[in-house]
Amino acid sequence: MSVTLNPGFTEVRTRFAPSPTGYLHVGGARSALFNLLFAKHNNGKFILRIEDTDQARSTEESLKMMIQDMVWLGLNWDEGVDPVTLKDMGAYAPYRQSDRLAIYKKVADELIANGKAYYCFMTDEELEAERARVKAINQNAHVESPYETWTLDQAKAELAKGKTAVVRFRTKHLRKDYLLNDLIRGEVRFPSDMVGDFVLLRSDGMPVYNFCCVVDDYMMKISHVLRAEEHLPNTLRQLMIYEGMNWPTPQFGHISLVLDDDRQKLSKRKGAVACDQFMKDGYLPEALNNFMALLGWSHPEGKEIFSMDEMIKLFTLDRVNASGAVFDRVKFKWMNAQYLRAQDNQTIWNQVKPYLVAAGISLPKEAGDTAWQMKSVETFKPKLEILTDAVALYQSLDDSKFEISEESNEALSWEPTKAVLTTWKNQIEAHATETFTEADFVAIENAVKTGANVKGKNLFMPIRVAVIGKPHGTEVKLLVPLMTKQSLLTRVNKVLSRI
RNA sequence: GUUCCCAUCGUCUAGUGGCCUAGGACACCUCCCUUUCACGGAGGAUACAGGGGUUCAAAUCCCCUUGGGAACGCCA
Repeated sequence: MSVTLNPGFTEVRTRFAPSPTGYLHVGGARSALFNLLFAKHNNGKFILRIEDTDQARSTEESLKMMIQDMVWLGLNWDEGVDPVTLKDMGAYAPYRQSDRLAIYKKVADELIANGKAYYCFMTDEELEAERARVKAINQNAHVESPYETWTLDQAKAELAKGKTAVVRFRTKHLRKDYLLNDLIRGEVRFPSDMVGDFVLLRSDGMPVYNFCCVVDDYMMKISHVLRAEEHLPNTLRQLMIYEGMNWPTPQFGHISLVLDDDRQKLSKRKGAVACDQFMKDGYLPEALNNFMALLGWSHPEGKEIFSMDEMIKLFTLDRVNASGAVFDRVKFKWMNAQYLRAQDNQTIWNQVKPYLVAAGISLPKEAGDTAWQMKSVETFKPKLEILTDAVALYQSLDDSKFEISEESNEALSWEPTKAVLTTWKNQIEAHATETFTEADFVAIENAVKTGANVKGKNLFMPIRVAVIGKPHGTEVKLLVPLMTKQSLLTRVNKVLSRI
């Protein structure tokens, strides 16, 4: 049940550290979810840190969208950026890396002072040439900087002349294998020469991911780093920095990637991977969380549908598997339908209504009544998988959108159809009230049956066409009570004029 | 190319040496319910990548092969 902490840590603290460069992606959301589940399962804290050191790509707008998506999903964090004010919230502030520049600078200076890092004055051209050289060797070679051998005084003199430099971490003397005991993958051995001298600080003074990540994780006392597998190779660099600073290392767990149908990393280019898009399409956040959890984790009893509380209660890393998982949209839709239909009708109506309004669907005036609303939800519910489905469903009640579909032609061509529809029309016309009950409809249908002397599909298919313009769909008996006499007459007249 | 990671039905997965003639879910097929389409119910087909070991016993442990993926930036 409880989890071990590395020396130097006193409580479980996890973090999600997105860079605000776009919408929240399901891969990221899943990492956030796992971090939250792990933290909460172990009575720990979940932190949201903003990695905005890439100033060219980070925007405040993205930050807001990202936070909005997290809030929508209910992935609530204990520390980080306040979801409303966007101000720092927590004891380890600031939580935006762009506000922590002085901290990184200080650590870098320390690394430089004790020889663990050095200034490198290579120009872009020189770097390019060096990369070409290394590529030609075609071995496990790395870019080598001629400045690695410079003394600090030499470098400082160069700096004094106004030259700019990056700060590189020195790896030459670290030629040994690094062993990582990954929480999910077990022992991972990184060979000694896997990386060359890597950049800590850019020439403009901005820190690079692997560096600020370590500094922040250390200073924010992050005990467990759960992140996507793509970061596995980064871990070696980070381990080197921890070692260089003599800092206690957290435990790492690398979660598998979320894949596209083609088994490649789910990409923003291949559509609908943004949480925001799922929200707009009418997926429920609970369903997304549930579905994401199942991408790599499994319920101990094999359950497929479970609440966030249940996940927190049962989430353990030993049930997280190491292989990549394809994001199956079809199953996701099924799961969403389960969540959607498990709600009460009033809740569903409240969720559906904005979509109807947005789509400009005009409903009969009875739609203002709760009774009508509940009845409509009840009849359409079996076909609702995502909220946007409601548009097409309710559209069948909008007279201005009434059309006779191509597939109706067959039913309209049947010999007795004209008699059926004429009788239907007369019956509707003769109806005493403006609306119908289920029983009214049954009575009318029976009257048509005897009046036109037709039964079976020859009877009900034409009627359905006269009601919704299609031979298939929702049960007419349930549909008619949602419509008005006027509406039904308009429709049958239109259909009749086609025969 | 180099390094690392991964490998059970089409997909998500259960399985941690005997309970596996491999279980569940989505999708698919059949039937039932239904005067349509759905929903719901009952069945069905479909998988341990291959080859070597270890062991009385292997989907489970080891090795090799093959396949897939990721990373190799002054992106994160």
